[in-house]
Amino acid sequence: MLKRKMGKSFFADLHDSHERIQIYLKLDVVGQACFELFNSIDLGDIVGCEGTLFVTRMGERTLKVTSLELLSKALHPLPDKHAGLTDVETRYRRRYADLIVNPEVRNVFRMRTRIIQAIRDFLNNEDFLEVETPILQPLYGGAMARPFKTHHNTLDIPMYMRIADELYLKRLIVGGYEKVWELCKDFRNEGMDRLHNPEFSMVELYFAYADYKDVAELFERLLRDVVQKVHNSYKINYGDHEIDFEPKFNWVTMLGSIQEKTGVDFSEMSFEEAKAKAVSMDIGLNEEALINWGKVVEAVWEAKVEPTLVQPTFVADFPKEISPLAKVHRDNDRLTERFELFIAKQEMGNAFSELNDPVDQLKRFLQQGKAIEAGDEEAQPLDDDFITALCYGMPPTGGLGFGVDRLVMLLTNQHSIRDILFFPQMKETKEGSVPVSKILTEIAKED
RNA sequence: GGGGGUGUAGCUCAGGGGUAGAGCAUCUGCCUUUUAAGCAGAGAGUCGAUGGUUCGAUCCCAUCCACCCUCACCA
Repeated sequence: MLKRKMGKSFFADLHDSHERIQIYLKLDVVGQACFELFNSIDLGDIVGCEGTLFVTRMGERTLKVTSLELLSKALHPLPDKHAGLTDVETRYRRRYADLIVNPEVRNVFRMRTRIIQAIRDFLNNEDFLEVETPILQPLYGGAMARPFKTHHNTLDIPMYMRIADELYLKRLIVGGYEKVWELCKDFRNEGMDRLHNPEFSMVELYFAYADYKDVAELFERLLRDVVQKVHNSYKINYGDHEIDFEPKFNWVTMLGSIQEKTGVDFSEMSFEEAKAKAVSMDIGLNEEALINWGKVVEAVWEAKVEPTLVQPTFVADFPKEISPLAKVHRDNDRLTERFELFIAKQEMGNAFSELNDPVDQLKRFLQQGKAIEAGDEEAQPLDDDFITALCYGMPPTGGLGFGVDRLVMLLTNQHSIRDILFFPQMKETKEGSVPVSKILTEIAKED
């Protein structure tokens, strides 16, 4: 509501969630009572009005109001009508005010919904079954992360908010569904920054009788389809980059891409040789973290290759040591059948040919158990029922997980996760009750 | 956790050791086709918090809090 008073008449701009229209209101048309009502209306009030359309002297289509009704009163003054609301803390803490004032923010969240709908439509068309699995779990697993812990009163047991869906969706593959997926809210009790919020959204999908290359083909089609539906184009801008989803995505291997960028071939090196070579490259590595060949390869890759991956690129065949849930590569037992997709230098998804051998899986759980005893708060606890499920026989399966929030950031050109979550987690302010509640308490007393 | 930055009116911001400033918003008056309408006037603040220095602190110093950026750690 932007008012322009002209003596015994008004012009004003009226907005709804999509558009604005100008209204015109004259004293001798609407009468004294209505005129005074309108005179008392503030920016942010919600009104309903009836009238007829005309075109002003300046050529603008305008509603000449014959009757007007105040539907809802805004008690809190709105931010500046021109400068808007730019203080980021207020924008996140009072998203409603941000949304009222900043139409481009409303649009970002509309796009978020469209992106999720496009993902759902695509997977439905591919005959993937959308399922729901427990968010509140007696045991957590499927990722390396610290969980949120809570307690069930009646059962008197600890319960956890899920950190991933993986183990439940795989149980459904064991149960005979061949294509399942879930849009999952996951919860990780860890640091918060530009890319991380304690609660976030992932898509996980599992595809029986498929391997990681089949999954890559599916993922590529999915992204291309979503980008096209949301942007009406295969090209998008992200920061300084133009990303083109139309050409076939690049496919490189981790070792091959390192060799291409540095000329060094790590594939046949021992751990000691690889570490010595990596250290000699002088790329600021933390030597203490280089505890095995896989870690060395990963560190070199992150330093030399990852920052160069702007256009969509699958990076495949990760070292075994850094891929505990992936199947060993059919041609090379130092590697796994795993890829991550990189776009605009950011990881956009992670997939592998899933480990489906219960004995191997049990061994890996037991290793994790030792890590827990050693104080690793992110190691995974042994899930006996999951092992039991694998004993019933899980077909060869390709699995994929990708962060919905990261994808939304990419497709909306936003650079903080807080800009694509309506209500991002913020620290509690120490102030206690807000001043507004004090003022309203006084008003209530007067009544 | 390390480094850098920010915090002053409802909003956007300036200022500066001696009674706190602007624009917009709000309120009052004038104006019946305006477009960031105009003109005249008014009200509005714990200057993020707590200590210290000082005759005097919003300003200087210390500590703390919140937010942003960045690095580290972590998916």
